[in-house]
Amino acid sequence: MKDFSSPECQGAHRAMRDTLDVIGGKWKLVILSIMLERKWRFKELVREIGISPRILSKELQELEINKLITRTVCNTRPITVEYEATSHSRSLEPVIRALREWGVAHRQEIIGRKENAVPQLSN
Amino acid sequence: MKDFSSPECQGAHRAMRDTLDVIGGKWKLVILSIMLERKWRFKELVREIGISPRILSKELQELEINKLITRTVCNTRPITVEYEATSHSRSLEPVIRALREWGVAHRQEIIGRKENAVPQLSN
DNA sequence: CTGTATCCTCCGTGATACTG
DNA sequence: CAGTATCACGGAGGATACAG
Repeated sequence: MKDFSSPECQGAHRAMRDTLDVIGGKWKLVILSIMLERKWRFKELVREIGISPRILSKELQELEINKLITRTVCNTRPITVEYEATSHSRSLEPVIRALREWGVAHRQEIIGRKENAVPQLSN
Repeated sequence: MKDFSSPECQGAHRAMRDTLDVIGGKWKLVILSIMLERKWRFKELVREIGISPRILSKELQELEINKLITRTVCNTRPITVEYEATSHSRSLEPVIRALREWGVAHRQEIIGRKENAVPQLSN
C-alpha cells in the first residue's frame, strides 16, 4: 500500500505518481494510443504492437481494472474478443495525441532530420 | 539501435515509443514535473522526490542528454549545482499539467472519495 | 483465436559507504 | 554539497509451449 502520509507524497508530484502508476510502464500508453483508433482483437494487438501474448494479457487486464478499456467476448466460432477504449480513457486522448506529437518534435529537436541516427532513441 | 524498419515501427505508435524512450520510466516525468516549478539543487531533488542519489544522478544525466534540463555548476564553497528546465522541456508543460490533473480525476473516477483505499494505486 | 503456464534473463532500483 | 562505487535483489519483460 502506498504510504500517502510519507513526505514525498505531500508534494505537487503525488498526482503525477498516481498517473504513472496507472498508465506508466513500457506498454500502457502505446496500447491506449492505438486503442483510441478503433476496436481491436487480441491477436491484432500482438501483431500491431510487437508484444508477447503474456505481457499483452497482463497489460489489458490492468487497463480493464482501471476502466480504461472494455473487454467483450463475441459469440463466434471460434470465440473472438474485442477490446475497446472507454470514455474514461478517451479523456486521455488530447494528452496522448500531444505525447505523440512531442515525440516527432523531439526527434527533430535532437537529431535534426538525420533519421535513424539517435543514440537516445535506441532500444 | 532501434530497428526503424521493423514492422512495429511503421504504425502510428512509433512516435509514442520515441516519446516514452525519452520521458518514460519511473522518474522522468516526476522530475520534470517539479523541475518546471523552479531551479533545484541536487539534494533538494533527492529530498523532495524521495529518490536515491544514484538513480537521480542517472536520470538527470539522461534528461540533460536529451536537452530537457540544464546543469549549472555555481562558484560557491562548497560547490553547488543548479538544475533547470529548458525551453524544450517547457514544451511538455501542458502535457505534464494534464497528466497531473488526470491523476486526480482518475482517483475520483475509480475510488470516489475513499482516499487511501486503492489497490490499483499501490506501490 | 484467446489466452495461460513455465521458465528464464536482465535491467531498474535500492542501500550504503565512499570520494572530491 | 554533489555525486560515484559497490553490492544485491525483485520484478518487469521475453520465448516458447500449451490449453480451452
